[in-house]
Amino acid sequence: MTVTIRDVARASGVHVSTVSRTFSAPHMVNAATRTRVLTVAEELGYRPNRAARALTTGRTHNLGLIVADIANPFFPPLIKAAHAAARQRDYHLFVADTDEEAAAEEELVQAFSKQVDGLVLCSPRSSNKALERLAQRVPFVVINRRLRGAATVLMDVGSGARLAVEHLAGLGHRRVALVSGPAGSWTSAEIRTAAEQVDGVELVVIGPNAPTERGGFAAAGRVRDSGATGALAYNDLVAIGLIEGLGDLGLGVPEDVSVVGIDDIVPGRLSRPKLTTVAMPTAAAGRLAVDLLIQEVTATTSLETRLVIRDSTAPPR
Amino acid sequence: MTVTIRDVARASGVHVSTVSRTFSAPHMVNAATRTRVLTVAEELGYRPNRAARALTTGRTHNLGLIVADIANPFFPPLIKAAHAAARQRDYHLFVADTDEEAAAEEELVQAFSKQVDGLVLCSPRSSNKALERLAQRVPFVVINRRLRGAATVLMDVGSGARLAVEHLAGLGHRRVALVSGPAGSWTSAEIRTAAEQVDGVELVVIGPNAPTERGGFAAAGRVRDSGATGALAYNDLVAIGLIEGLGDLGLGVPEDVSVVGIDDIVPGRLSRPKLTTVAMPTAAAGRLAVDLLIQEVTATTSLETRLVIRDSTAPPR
DNA sequence: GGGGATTCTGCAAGCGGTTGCGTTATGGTG
DNA sequence: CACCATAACGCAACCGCTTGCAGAATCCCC
Repeated sequence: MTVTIRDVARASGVHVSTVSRTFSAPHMVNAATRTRVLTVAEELGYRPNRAARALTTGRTHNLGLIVADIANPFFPPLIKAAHAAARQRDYHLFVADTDEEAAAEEELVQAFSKQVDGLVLCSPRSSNKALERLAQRVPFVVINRRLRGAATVLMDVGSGARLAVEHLAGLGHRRVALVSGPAGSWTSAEIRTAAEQVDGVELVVIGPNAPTERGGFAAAGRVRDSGATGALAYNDLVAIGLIEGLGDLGLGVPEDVSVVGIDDIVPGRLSRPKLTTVAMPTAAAGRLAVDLLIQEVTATTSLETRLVIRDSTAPPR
Repeated sequence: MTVTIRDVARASGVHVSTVSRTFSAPHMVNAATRTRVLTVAEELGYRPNRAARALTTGRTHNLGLIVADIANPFFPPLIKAAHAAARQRDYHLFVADTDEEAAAEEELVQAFSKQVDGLVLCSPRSSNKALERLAQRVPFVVINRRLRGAATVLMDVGSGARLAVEHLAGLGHRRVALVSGPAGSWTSAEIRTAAEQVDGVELVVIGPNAPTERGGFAAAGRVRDSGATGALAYNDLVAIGLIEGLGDLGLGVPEDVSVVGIDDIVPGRLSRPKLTTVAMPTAAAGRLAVDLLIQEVTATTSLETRLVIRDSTAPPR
């Protein structure tokens, strides 16, 4: 029923090894027989069985991508780009979701290890020790986390945050609120130290906050009380929540307060006012991660972020 | 380096077939030896190689999910749910993106066919003929498309659309605009015929429109000119664009015009006013699709939609 | 025209499991 | 106690493909 290499061999009068070679090492087989085998294979609708190939070669031509939450708007562009890059080189991509749990993460890595040639982990939650142990079972590249020994793709939030604060400063804001993320978040710390480097603005840190719309909403009162005329939020969701919260307090954005987010997720582009934000190169990161994986190079890369100015920022009154 | 079934067999003093059976047919092996094999396997860190297993059994324990655009906010919840359902039964999930192209779709189905036990196709673009041909290579279930012979999961937009128009009617709107989608869209037709069945409101069809924010934005003028006080949009993106377009024309939502969307994507929950919309059971559809696939039942299911009333609808002036 | 190098192809042993069949040990029955 | 059913396990073939090795054919050069 399913056509195998043997069928092709029989039909074209050569040994299976020759058929095998016309697919995996074409230069080793005579041009004439090669085309003959190829046409026969085509007629029969033959496609090499990847599982069988994997068994002998040890390479599956599959990659795995593990993210914390597929439904979080931050990830889909990354997944999409990773998929495209993989397809381009004839790899298939497993996608998995850990639901933000470190245990699920380790379990998934284990489960995938025999079935993929490599894994890309986005902002993994597991401990360094666990990751280093896992790295011995299967090669992987990490996105948005520093891990010695593993290939790494970083998005430079710091420089983006600085750009954002400079943008606010340039508009004339002298006091800006930093609506930070969860305590202990690496990103949050990164943003803060970068923001503090900007001259001419006084930074008021407000937080920690949940990295959600709700978190931003709840922080609105403290932002108002801080007397800041501009705010940089931990991410776009927080920014959107903040804008709504400020609205409830009678404060308009950007007339009364300027708000800038981080990430550049779709909802930020669609909300009103359209969100000024620091665009994270998620697509580039996804693409690069699978490229690194396939080429088996272990480098650590830092991707530029950039500021996208839209409607949520303006000069202070 | 990698521990195989033979290593376990040697270390526990039994034949490989016994080891094999303790994993794939535990009841066939004596309890004592079973536990011995199991502990040895545990110690050695043995995990059955799925590729090898697939080779003999023909079952890969992998599933594939093919969507038009991973980055379209409509899909991620579906993907996430499908992944969770698959994981629960110890299946792995390939996720693929066709970039809205039928050709890519067929190519992907071909490429996956040997590597998965089944495929779920979301709103496939390919022709019926093509799909029926592909169905012979690999079992699949289709979401949001009628296809005889294949297992099908439908989301009942029609009833949702009716609910939406009834909601508007209930608020007192007597003239509602139907901001439709692309010409020839099955969904669009479905929505229209359902909406027309509601008594007491006059329906003004405006379209076809691109199924995007831009499409909705562009339709704003015609909605105003129609004299409608309420509008049902083809989807949430169109609704959001429409709201923005109306705003530019000096019309407030919901004060001047009530707008309801369809899909219930995240950006609709985050935009202002929060969008009243017909929630599509995307997660349920994803979950159900993989369940059908795994259980190999070919049924056609229609999932309920429901109306989520938020802030973009109100009584007319 | 003979010898060595090259090219091309066949042979067969795996890769890591599964599974039908056969063998042995065990238990139950009349 | 002889007999047979049953349970537990071993044996070996096989799934579809790759690959090191060796043989045959062809080619080149002096």
